[in-house]
Amino acid sequence: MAEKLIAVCGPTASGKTSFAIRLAQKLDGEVISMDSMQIYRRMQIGTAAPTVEEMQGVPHHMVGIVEPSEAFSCADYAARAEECIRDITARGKMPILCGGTGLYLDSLLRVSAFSEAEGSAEIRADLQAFAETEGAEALHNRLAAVDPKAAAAIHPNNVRRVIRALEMYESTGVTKTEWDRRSIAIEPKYDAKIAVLDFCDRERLYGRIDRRVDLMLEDGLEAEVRALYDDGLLDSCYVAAQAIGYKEFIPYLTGECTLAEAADQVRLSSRRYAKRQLTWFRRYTDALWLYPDAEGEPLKSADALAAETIETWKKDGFL
RNA sequence: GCCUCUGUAGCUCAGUUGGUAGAGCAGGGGACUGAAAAUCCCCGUGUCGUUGGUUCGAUUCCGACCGGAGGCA
Repeated sequence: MAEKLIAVCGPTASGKTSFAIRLAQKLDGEVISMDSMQIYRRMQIGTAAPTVEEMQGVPHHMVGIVEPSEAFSCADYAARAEECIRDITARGKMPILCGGTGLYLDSLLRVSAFSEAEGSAEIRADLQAFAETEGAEALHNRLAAVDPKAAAAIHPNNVRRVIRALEMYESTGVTKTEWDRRSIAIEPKYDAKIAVLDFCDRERLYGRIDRRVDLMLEDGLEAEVRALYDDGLLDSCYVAAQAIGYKEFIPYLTGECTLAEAADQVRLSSRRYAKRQLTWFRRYTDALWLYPDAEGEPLKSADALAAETIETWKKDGFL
């Protein structure tokens, strides 16, 4: 019998954190963060990682567990989250994943056959250099020669993806298309339920994003960013430096723009990010879609949403 | 009060030697299997301020009016 699992996802600022905590309280669960940036230490405020107070005694995992100077991939995530799930389940609690990184969820639920083979940083660097000197088109042609199906699916300008597909082939002798085929054949290992938080009114979500940036600033985001910057951790070579709410402040820290302008940029990046997240989640057609906002009414509370969710999943026998 | 400039997509503007218009930004949609808060792709009809006139035809020319900016008094 597959282990049970609940996943809470949705765009930034949709209320995932409090919803997941409420679910955990009602179901005797523990929360596992599913967020590519909350993984990092020293980035609490800008990533809106839950504070001890917000956690309300519910144990949280996978928050602030790696240094901002370390690289962390979705494969790393899947491996570590798997350990957490096993541990939580063994203690008789319900694992509740919560976060906005769709790829992390997929890497957990859709097991990759590729995991036994290792990618190669060296090959990747070579391909990167080739792309820079010969151009994206030439790189894409190399992929087309070995894996035409993957080449057809990846736009030539998406150099990062083209490199990855070539890297898979060059490091293992097996094409990405073949790895994908093998992955699909693997049985999913969890009995998972997904809840997606979305807003009927996009403007309302954007309003929440705008407000949250103000709150972050009030909570000391500037100092948090400056500390990372002073330690050289916002250098573009680090994955953590890609985080929204950090990289936008670099022009401010170097005197090229005002604090208000940097904050506006954070709002913009966050809105666009929310849109991309929704695009990703829309493929979860079997998920339970929850809408906290009804026209002209105050938002539904996390408690009400949790009750609604539990009722739904009891009806279909999951709980 | 007079003179000059100006009024075109949510914003900033381009343009049409008269045949109803196009960029950037914003916004929307999509892709995504080891960098994913990343990376990449696609999407531009709007009373061309209002109203008269000239014209086969005006957003484009002319007049008046209404906004806005500047100058002179």
